[in-house]
Amino acid sequence: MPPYDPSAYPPFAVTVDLVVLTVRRHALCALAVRRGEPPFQSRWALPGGFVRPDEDLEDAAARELAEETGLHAHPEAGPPPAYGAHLEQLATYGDPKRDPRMRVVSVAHLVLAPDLPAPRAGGDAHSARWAPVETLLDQEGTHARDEDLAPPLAFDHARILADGVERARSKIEYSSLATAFCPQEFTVGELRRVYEAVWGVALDPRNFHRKVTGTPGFLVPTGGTTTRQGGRPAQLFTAGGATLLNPPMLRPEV
Amino acid sequence: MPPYDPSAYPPFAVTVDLVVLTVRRHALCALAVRRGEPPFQSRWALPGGFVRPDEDLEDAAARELAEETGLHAHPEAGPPPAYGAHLEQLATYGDPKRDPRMRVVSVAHLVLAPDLPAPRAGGDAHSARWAPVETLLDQEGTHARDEDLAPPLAFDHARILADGVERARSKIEYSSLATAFCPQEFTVGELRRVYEAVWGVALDPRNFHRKVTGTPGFLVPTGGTTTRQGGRPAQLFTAGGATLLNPPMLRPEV
DNA sequence: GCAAAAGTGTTTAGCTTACACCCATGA
DNA sequence: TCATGGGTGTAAGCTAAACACTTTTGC
Repeated sequence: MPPYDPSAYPPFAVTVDLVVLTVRRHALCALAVRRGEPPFQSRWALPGGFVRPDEDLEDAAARELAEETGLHAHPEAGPPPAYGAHLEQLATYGDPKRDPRMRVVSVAHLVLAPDLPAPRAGGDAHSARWAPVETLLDQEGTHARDEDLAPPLAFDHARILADGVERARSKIEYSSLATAFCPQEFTVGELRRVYEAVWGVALDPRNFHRKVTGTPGFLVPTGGTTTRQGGRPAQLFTAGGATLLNPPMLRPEV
Repeated sequence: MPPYDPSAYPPFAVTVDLVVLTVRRHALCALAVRRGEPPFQSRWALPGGFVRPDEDLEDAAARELAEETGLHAHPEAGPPPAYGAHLEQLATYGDPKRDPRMRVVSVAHLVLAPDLPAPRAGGDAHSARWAPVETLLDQEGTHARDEDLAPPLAFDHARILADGVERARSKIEYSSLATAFCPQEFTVGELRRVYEAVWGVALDPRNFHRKVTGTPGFLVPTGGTTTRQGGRPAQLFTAGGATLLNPPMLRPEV
């Protein structure tokens, strides 16, 4: 690495952007905020902001998340069985033209959260809401029945969101991360509906039940039951300590 | 995102660091360069350098790679069957204290390359060499029989290298990336020895052969044969168009 | 001939799938 | 009683692991 000569290497701005995913009403949804100023004024975008001078990237992501949603995330390295949103680094986007104002390198992070009461429009976000990812990503706008939510997203946020969704879809195959979408106590059926919403497929409830309850460390029964889904009372579980699923959940072919 | 106020948000330096992996003499090796100046003077480090003002991150990584090795990499999105080094973004490291001189955010990239003649000490690298990853990562130095190559690596490069190695180990499971470690034409046995070196395990040659030749699109026979490994002549193959392996190669438990 | 590496065949065990069937509740 | 979702049993089919065996070269 050569010595740093600021005149030869003009500075970069560094931001974090957040792909915050949850499952609401059987659909995979992402958090979007309305931009209050140019560029892309009044368009929807991913939440995010500048990294502070003495702040680590993950701390910046957690801070922005708390400001936008009130969610307390614990990072990937944190204690696995604890309950709360999952946070991990996704990828970094640095196309010189991605922001027309200046050179901005954005370190995107992925957050998986349980269904929340309502997004809180905090900080500088003029408004925030959950929207199905297919609505936010649909180029032709044919799914945007909500006239207020027309794509495309600002900047390169559509690509960032797509990358985050793909990461979530593949990661629940071989890890226990799907439980991050569930409340602290949940049933096997609720966990199955998470997989179905994220993958957009139907799974056999009987085989799914056998599979997840048969994987050591994945689910821990609390002893309680619930009938909140109707039908026969279902056992309640919490996430176990296992983070890697072996063998993995198999995603049916499309 | 708030307006950018340079006085409130001092600029960051943005660099790319490279984890360049290859298989030499049945061992997974990484490219290391000797630092010629403080901090960490005369320690080994990963190759890398500053991103230029109008350069995309991946372009910067490809440029640094060419400067250090003469390797022409094609990025992840490139045409799959072509031959050459594989390049993909790994992760971004931004601990405020990772460089004692200033705030540096480094976007690490992973390169998988076939065995090369010899590293070329180009650009500002005083010297460059291949070293087994376990030597570079070994904290106690018990494997550093090469007295000249004592760990630890400079900065947080040990962690970056470890992350890159882990990415490579897991990615050859479910993708055809292992062929990036092979010459353009290779035998099934040579491909197997790549898996064995990267994973550090022994694989059954018979089952391996059946598995890779039975996966459609993975290997394309050239019609030629070779006896360069001794024994019965082996068919030569090139990498096929398939990038995802289904079913995956199974890594034996450790 | 012998060693070495390349391939093929076969058996067994484990896992996934598909689906028949029963269970426990609310309305 | 009936609809609804929860949960168990079981047989068929696929895959991988283990390993005996044949093939084709160099020395």
